[in-house]
Amino acid sequence: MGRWKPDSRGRLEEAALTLYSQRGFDQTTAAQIASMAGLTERTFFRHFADKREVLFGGSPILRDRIVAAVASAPESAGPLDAVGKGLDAAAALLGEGRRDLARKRFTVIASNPGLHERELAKLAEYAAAIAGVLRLRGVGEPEASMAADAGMTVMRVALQAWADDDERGPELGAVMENALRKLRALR
Amino acid sequence: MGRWKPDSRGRLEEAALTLYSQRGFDQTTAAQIASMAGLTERTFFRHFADKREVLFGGSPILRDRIVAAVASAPESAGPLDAVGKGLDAAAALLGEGRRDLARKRFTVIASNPGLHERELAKLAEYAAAIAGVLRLRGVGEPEASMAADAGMTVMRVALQAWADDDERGPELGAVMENALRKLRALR
DNA sequence: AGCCTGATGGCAGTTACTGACATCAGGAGG
DNA sequence: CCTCCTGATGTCAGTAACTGCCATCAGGCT
Repeated sequence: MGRWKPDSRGRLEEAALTLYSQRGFDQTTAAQIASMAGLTERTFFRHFADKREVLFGGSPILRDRIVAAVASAPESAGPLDAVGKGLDAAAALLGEGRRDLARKRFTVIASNPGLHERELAKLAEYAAAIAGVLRLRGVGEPEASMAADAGMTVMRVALQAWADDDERGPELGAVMENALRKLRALR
Repeated sequence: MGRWKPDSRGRLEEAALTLYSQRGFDQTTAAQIASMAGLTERTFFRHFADKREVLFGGSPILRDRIVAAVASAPESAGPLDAVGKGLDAAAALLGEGRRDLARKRFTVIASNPGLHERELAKLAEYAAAIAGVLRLRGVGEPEASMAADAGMTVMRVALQAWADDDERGPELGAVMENALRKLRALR
């Protein structure tokens, strides 16, 4: 066994979600989270830039998966088609986890404006990355940014509907495809 | 003359933009801003919930104008047409101000992730308000949210292009109309 | 055996914010 | 003219989010 208990980062994430759910975000201090994870406040801030970031630890992975999927779409695919591939990948990754956990996380995020802000920033980061890939595929501006942004809107809307929905509701991928179809039909 | 110099709020906004530009957001304390405006730190936080908010004082006005314009679009107009009306109103209001001031503000916001985050939150707030109006017009979900979000994307992209552009470049309204046309053409 | 590395702890300092209470010019009513 | 009240401001103390700096020390490398 190593010098320390393994996966400090994961323990911090778990403790944070628990405490944010129980006592609320504002009523939870970084020191409390660290303590529950068997660490100190200082170590918390080595793993996460701030109190909010601890809820978004998986963000780079999701971004990379989406970007890879968009990049691997067939040449012939239009911008929205390519973005659709990215949404498939996102649905596959996010759909793996338990829906009740996603719901718990959403509840916490929705209950605090600062956390909501951070989520928007993450979506914007994804969108910027997607737009970059689209440009590499020959899509110009502002089309690339708009297609990417539209895709993240679809993801957000679908994710919300999916989490709100019953445990036996439609799969995340289906929800996203449906939303994307409606976006295209907009006049 | 009143007991205090008038327009504390405006003085705080002006001082903040000046200091954020000169020394940077992180290197500016709320006390410094207040002091430059002839006030105290405590009064700063009575006028603005936090250090970022001072750059977004005009936000409710813009939101209300956009919402009013969307609401007053003809019954026959589709969601994106109605959103287009809102963009016209936004362009009219934002185009009034001096382009160099807008550029200064954008520069500050772009230089700090936290400020960027707040701007995204404001756009999301506008979008939520627009979606509400669209639903009143009989647009369902998720169409209302997606149309509203798309409109805010267009506004953001156009505003950026307009601010980046030369002083004698196209008017803001024209830039937005152009961007909206391109969004509709997306496939 | 000696050295290096990387994750952690300890500690002091700054500053963003908050709550409670004090102040006091000017307006409203007498 | 006097009095009371209101609302914007000031003062002060307190919490907690971060940050920089230095210390520690098991395990791996040479």
